[in-house]
Amino acid sequence: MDSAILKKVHIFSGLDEEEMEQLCKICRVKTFNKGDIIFFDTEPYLGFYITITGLVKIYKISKDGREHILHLINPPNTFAEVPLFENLGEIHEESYRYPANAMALEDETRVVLIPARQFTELLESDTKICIKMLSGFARRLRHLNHHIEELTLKDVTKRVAGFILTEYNNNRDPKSEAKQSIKLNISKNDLAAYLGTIIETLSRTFKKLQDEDIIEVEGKKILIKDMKKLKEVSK
Amino acid sequence: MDSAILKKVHIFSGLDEEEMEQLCKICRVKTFNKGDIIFFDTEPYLGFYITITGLVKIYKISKDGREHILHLINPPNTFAEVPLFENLGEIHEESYRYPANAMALEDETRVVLIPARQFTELLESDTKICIKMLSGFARRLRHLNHHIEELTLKDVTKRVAGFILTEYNNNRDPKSEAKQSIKLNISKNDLAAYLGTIIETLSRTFKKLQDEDIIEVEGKKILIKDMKKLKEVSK
DNA sequence: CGTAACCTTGATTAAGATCAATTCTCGTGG
DNA sequence: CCACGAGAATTGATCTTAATCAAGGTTACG
Repeated sequence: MDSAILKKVHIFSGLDEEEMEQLCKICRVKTFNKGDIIFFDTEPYLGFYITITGLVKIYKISKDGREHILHLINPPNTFAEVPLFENLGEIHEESYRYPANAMALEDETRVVLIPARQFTELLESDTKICIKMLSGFARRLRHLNHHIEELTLKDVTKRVAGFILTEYNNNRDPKSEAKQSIKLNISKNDLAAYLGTIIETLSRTFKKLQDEDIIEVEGKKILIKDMKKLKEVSK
Repeated sequence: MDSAILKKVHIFSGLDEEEMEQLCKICRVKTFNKGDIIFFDTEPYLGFYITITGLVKIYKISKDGREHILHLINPPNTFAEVPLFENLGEIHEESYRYPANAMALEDETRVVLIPARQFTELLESDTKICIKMLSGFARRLRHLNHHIEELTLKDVTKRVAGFILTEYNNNRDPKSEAKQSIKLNISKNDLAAYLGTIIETLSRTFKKLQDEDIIEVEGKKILIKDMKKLKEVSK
């Protein structure tokens, strides 16, 4: 596979040509379509993944079928690294499972699988990669902390407002520079599952915020009409 | 300070005498009483901590005063390492904040502060510590995943049952070997804040499980009367 | 023993989930 | 180009869980 892609991935950015080539040799590219399962949390652990294109959701399902999305992974980013570092030194690798389910949310979602065993060797020889991984984990931990804080200490309205603001700050819609708007890249069903609610409640919340002239929802586009109020409502 | 204590801490277990001495020189021991604040999430980041004795809660507070506990840290364990690895390479250390609040839950809670700057240097020279930290982060991530799963996909009864089972598996009460029981080391208020509910609801849930002859609650001691049912209820 | 912190119990309320019925949107094939 | 159908989204009515409010009881500890 092409090493140029891997170089864009944060944790590999410090590798030299030699290491890069080595890495390319062991990893495998896979392509998925919208709705395809990348792995279930019941499957034995093979290694971790890097997204190249598309979008991946990491999620859990309750016994009665409700779903909660833990992460939405945009390229180029890694996921499912956690089991790499659990029970280090033990040999019962076969018993490791993926920590959650992963599904492609867009057609042509391309991911790279980095096999656990080979990667661990590389890791031990390179402090730089370790520190980059630590930094990735730190970001992940910060995100989960924030996620829990939102879920436990804020109501649905606050969470929706907070989501819009975060999206706005991260990926300002480039097609409408001047306008304060965001473009949803997931279905409202998935958004609800990410915000810890259901689609009906999400729909009602959007409507409420619209009635209060804070936002305007047109399909997948959300226009922020009153930034100050939106920030106020999210607190 | 005594290096024997630090050796018991997982991430330091691989250090040699020299490194250990170096570490002891830079770190500071602090003792707290029950209810004392170790840090607020508004404070500038100084470094991370290790618990030696006692118990520490890591928590967040909502605008209207509700509290949610993210972690309960038993010795010997680290906490507040996340900011160490964020924005690596940037120099604006003064602007880092702690990710949450930390409070001692017992008298004579002793912790060691490892200053960020000096520790980072040690880290870069030692792959083993890096990997140990990665493993610690992995455990933390797994815990937060599980925590979110519980909070979003299970009702209070399931969460309470799950908590009892986890406690039973981790710290089987040594004073009553034969009996299937656990001893709470936190107040019911704190337990409620950890399980994402309030003390009244927790009290009612305990009563319900008691009425169903699944458990028996005597103050801080919880006796498991029907393990099979308890497991069933937790799912 | 007295007081404060902790816990339990009951009555009421509110947020959001569930159930059910439309409506909207968009891709596909006639 | 239009009609069709399926999936996505909206809306309304109702129900459930757990939070809130309020009062009283228990425990621990000086």
